[in-house]
Formats: sequence, structure tokens, C-alpha cells
Amino acid sequence: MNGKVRTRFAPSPTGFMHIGNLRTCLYAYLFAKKEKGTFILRIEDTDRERYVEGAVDLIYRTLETAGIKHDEGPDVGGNYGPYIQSQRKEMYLEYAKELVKKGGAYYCFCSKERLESLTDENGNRKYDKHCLSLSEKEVQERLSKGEKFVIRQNIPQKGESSYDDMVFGHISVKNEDMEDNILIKSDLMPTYNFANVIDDHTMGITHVIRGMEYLSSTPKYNLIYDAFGWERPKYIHLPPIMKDANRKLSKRYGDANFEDFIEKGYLPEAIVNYIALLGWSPKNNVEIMSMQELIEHFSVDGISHSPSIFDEEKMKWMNGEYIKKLTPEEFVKRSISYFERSKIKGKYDYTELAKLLITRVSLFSEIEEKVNFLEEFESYDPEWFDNKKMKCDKELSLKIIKESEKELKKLDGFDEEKLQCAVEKIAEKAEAKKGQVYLTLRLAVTGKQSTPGGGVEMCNILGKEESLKRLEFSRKLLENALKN
RNA sequence: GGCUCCUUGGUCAAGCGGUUAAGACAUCGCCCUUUCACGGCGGUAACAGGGGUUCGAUUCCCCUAGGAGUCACCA
Repeated sequence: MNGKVRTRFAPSPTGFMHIGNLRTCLYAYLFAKKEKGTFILRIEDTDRERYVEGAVDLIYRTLETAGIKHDEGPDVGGNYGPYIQSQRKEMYLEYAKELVKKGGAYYCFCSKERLESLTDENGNRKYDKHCLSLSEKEVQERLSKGEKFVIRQNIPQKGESSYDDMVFGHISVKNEDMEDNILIKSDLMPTYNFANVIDDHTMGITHVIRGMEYLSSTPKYNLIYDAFGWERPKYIHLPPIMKDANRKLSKRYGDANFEDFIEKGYLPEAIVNYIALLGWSPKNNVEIMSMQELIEHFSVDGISHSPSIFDEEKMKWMNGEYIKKLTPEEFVKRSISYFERSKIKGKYDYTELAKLLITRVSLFSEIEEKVNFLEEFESYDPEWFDNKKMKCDKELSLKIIKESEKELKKLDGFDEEKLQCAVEKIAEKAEAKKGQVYLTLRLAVTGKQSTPGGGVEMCNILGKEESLKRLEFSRKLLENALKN
């Protein structure tokens, strides 16, 4: 490998950043950084029909929150600009003309109708090189008459073209199986096939990293490099990420956008970590890795050859692992919007709650439901006091609640220490075990079977007044239940 | 359909001629325990099928089956 490695990510601004794209981007970035090379962002907007307003900004934002920094690109500049294809428009036509001179391409004036007439009984069609036989004179005449034209690649009819992909190995395609694709459209804009090659070459890209949908068309691109006499780049094709066994994860399914996962309460570093492992595995078998570690461990021979199914369960687990590493303060900082949209907005100490939530939440979007009980206290099933494991029943709980009311009333304000003391007394007076007091208290004060913490913690968060109010309610609930 | 590629547990995946076929998620069980979690320990579960090559195939070759991609004036 001579010279510095240069890789690029070349998305089209057509909407949200899709997870599969992001992974391609990630790998291109990891590979470049691993090799101490340069990572470039290029916007491929030659298709004006699919252009979506604001999509370019979204790409910048996504890369930034994902922690992927490009060294060159439309927004950060560089020596190989412009980095937006529509701004490079003129050069493609010039290169195409040069290619025509070199025999690697030719003008084509065929009508849509003629093209359609080439379709065979199976619905396939292959251009028959009809216009290749036009004399240069005739071409010039028709051109000067202003006739509409396209420029097509001239692919040899015999032999075969091959190359060595760094992950899939030797790929070989017969020339006769390739078509003379259009390089310059009749609107004079280049097709992807062409723009890509020109840009990759003029931007000095050494390693082309992209989805494997290009695996079998790459020989065509190589033929263009060859015709120009340019050095071919190395190729790293990536297997797709699937939604299930036979559907590719795609924009169409709508749920595979980076942004959507962020909205669901995923940490960007967890998403990045997870997708890094979808289709690649490190030698050391470690799963939780920072961006720096990913860079250190990344290697092409760890890339798999077969598609991988996206498993949100596992990504959720991984997110939980990242959350557990957060301090309560960091937790609040990063999840504040989820607190703010819950019923407890503005009330309670978020940091105190965070301490309880950290091990109990694997997505920030779970905060809301876990925390709403603080504001909503509704009637519940008194049967919950019957707990076999704790050997607790309604009678005992009633007794505990009565004692609790007395003891808690005596306290001037709550804190964990005071409450712990009170629990000891309550247990003594009610002739119960501490565990039974905890259980009863927790239930009585929350009305929920599952809560983010134990009895003392719940009382402490709710405060004296609210706790007593709820104890009273629960006492009545139990008294009623026992009457029947 | 032609062409290209792929095929290890439910999922992600190690493995690159000889292993009791790792590990992780999920699942199940136990322990810990103030619910729920966290944590700890353990269990169930895989080489698509058939031929070769070889002393020996998950590993190499061929065939079959299944899957994916591609066959555009989209990228």
C-alpha cells in the first residue's frame, strides 16, 4: 500500500440516516483511522428527483452525534473539493468526452422506443451497442444538430473482468454479462456509476467501502479506471443488515433510522457500538467498546461474508450497559427530556430518582412509565399484600400500616436514616419482620407491583405528607377488603 | 430467469484439517434480595443436505437446497 489511506462515505441526501448506511460510514471511518488515514464525506446528489430538503444537514448532525468526524467534506473543506457532486457537474462531462476519445465510451442517440424494443421475452434487455458503429462524422453531425444523446460505457464483448475484494476475495464476471451502461444522462448529469469513479479517483480514494450490492458491478467500474489508465482502488464490500431472514433493513420499513433510535432513548455510543458488531467482530472477543477501541481493534478480516439480522433486543441490552456506567448526574443530563415529558415534570429530585433508575432502565423512554406513579396514585388490588414468599398477608399488612402511620407521623421530615429507624420500630410493634414492613410500605405507598426501588426509598421520595395520605388510603382499602 | 455472492444454536458470532464446536443477547433454573432490577452460578440450544479429497472434515472441492444482491437516463 503506497501512500496514505483515504476512504469516503458518500450518501445521497434523500432523507433520514438509515442504520445500514451508518454502519457503512462507520466502517469506512474506522478503517481510515486505524490506518492513520483520511476520512472524507462526499454528498452524492446527482439525482435531483430524490433530493430531500434539509437532508444534508441531517447527515452532518448524524455523523456528529455518532462521533464520526470527517477530515474533509462540504462543511469542513479540504484540498479535493468541491465535495458535493452537483457542484462538480462540469468535470464529469469533460471526463466522459475524454473517455470517448480513448474508446472507453461512445455517444448514443437511441430513442426510448428503440431501447424498449430490445426487451426479450423474459423482460430483460441489454443494449446492443447499436450506436457504437456510428462514424465519428455522423456523431458530430447529430451532435451539432442538437440531437439528444447519452454517453455509454463501451464494454468489451469477450473475456472477463475480475478483481480481488478485500472481504469476498476473487470476483470474476464475464464481459458479455455486463451492459453498456449510461455514464452521462441526457440532462448531461452523470449517473452514479460514472460520478462515483471520477470522484473516487480525483479525490484520491484508496479504499472503496460500500454495500455489497455493488459487488458484481464493480468490474464495470474497474473497466473505466483501466480505460483512463488510472490505478484501481481496493474494494471492501459489506454484507447487508437484514430486518429478518429475508428482508433487508431499509428506509421503507421506517423503523431503522438512527434518529428514531435516539428518540427512543438510545445513547449514540451504544448504537454505534452495536452496529459496529453487526457484520464485524474483533479478535479479542470484547463487545463493549468505545470509538477509540473500535478504531484500535478494527480489521477487515473480521468482516463477515453473510448478512446479519438486526437484533434490537441486543442493542437494548447494550444500551443498558452504557446507562449503568453513567453517574446519576450524567444520567439526568442525558435523559432530562424524558423526565420533562413525564407527569413529574418539575417536581422531585431527578438525580435522586436517577440513582434508582440507572440499573432499572435500558432505554430512556422507559423513564416515564417508571416514574409516573409518583404523581398518579390509584386504587389497586389489595390481594397484592398476600405474598407467599414474604409470608405476608392482608391482616399483617393492615397492622403494619397502622403502626407505620403512627411512627411516620412522629418524624419531622423524611430521610433514609430516619425511615430506617422507623421501620425497626414498626416491625417491633407490629410483630413483623423487616422485610414484611418493606413490602407493605412499598405497596401501600405506590399502589404498584413493580416500582423503581423499595419501601423506604419510595417513602423518602414521596415525602411525609404524601406518604401519610397514601398510607391512609391503603389502610381503608385493606379494612374494606377484610370486611368482606 | 441469467450473473455475482452467502449458509455454525432463536439472534450476533469465534473457528481458518485433529477443539468436550468459544463468547454475547434472548430463554430457562438456582443463589443474593425490601418488589423490580443489578450481580453471581448453571442449563437448553448450532456446523443446511448429499457426494468427494484426506489417516481425519465445521474447516478444502463438487452438486443440491435455501437465502441475498444485481440485471434503470436510482444511487
